[in-house]
Amino acid sequence: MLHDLLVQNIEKHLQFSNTELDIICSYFKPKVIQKRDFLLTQGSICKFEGFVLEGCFRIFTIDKKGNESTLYFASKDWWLMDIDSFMNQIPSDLNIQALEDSKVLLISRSDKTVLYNQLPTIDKLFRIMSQKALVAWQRRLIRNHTLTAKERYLHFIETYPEIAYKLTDKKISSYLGITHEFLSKIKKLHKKE
Amino acid sequence: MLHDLLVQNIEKHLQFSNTELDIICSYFKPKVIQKRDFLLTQGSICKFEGFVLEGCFRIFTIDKKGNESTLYFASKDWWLMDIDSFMNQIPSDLNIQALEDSKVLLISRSDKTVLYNQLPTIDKLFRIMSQKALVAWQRRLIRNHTLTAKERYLHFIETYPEIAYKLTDKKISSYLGITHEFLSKIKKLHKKE
DNA sequence: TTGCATAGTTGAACTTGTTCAACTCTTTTA
DNA sequence: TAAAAGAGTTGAACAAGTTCAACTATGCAA
Repeated sequence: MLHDLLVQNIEKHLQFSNTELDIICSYFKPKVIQKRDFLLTQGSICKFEGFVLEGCFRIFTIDKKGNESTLYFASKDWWLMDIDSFMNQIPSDLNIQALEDSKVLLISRSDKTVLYNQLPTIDKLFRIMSQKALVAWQRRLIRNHTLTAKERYLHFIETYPEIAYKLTDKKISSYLGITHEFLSKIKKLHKKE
Repeated sequence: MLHDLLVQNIEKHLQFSNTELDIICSYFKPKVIQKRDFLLTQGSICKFEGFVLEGCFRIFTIDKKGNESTLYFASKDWWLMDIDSFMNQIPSDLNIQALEDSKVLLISRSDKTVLYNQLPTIDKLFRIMSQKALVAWQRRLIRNHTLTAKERYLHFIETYPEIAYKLTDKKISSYLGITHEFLSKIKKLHKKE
């Protein structure tokens, strides 16, 4: 019940027996996060990997000049973590903040190690998931290099309408890598056409 | 002998027995590529995954306006492929071109499938390699959003001096996401300081 | 060795995107 | 429910980066 969405998500990538799914799910503990609360803050070490059951999160960094840059958004059925901090156990550059009241399933780093040892096929699952994520990052870099800010904006709202409608323009602009003032001007000019 | 560098590279990520290493290596076939020749061209489907033994490659795309955008460079001890085209068996957006006479080890898609079945721990190897690659992409996106063109240039030549010295400024600029004229101006102003 | 293609430089005009400040509108909190 | 904080808009001045064109330098092939 609680783990239904997780099971569905996993089975999109790889088939498991019910026994295996039960083992996997047993390590993922539910956690409720209130709007505006943080699951991870810049400077601390990421000790979990998470899967979103309800709500929406923003994963972002604040640079020396104080500008926010959003890496990605994670709503229902998305995974979230700082993989850099989680893998290398170094202080994170990222903040993970709930944009609304949310519910996640978390697996701790130590439990993930146990799971890898207990169920070797889990490597295949995360191998496939990581490779799909690599494809997404590669495509995003190409878009960042070849599209204008306006094209990137239109691509974003067309590709992720269910996420975009929840977001303020300030947050969308920080994902696109532009200022919110400029996004406002893009939208104004776009309407006139 | 031929596979020594590959073995060393693999063992940086995960330990294998000699028997296992022999199996893995048996699927990687050497191929010599001459300067300026292509290992993959835009529009064709990527049927291999490669590891560079000698030389240097550029992985880039050409957009509708005719502008080149470089995803990355791969010299000795680097992996190279279009993971998007390889995984999804769709026409590639990328070109992989030798910048000098080069030598690679290639594993075909079908052999990789055989290898995954024959040696399940190979999933763990590629899981780890993919996760490290994800870390690199994540860091690059943050740099692209938070650093100026000049800062990105300095970061690149400091981080990859052995690659950078082989490259023309035109190729470096297409990696940084700026025009080669602008890179020329950046370098001029930088020298004066 | 000449000639041709490619790489790099520079300047001027231009476009894209930023900064700052002022203002309006909406949402949150006391 | 008032006030404060945050989100969005707009304009003007500015900075970052592009485009185009002309030129120089370098490497490569006949």
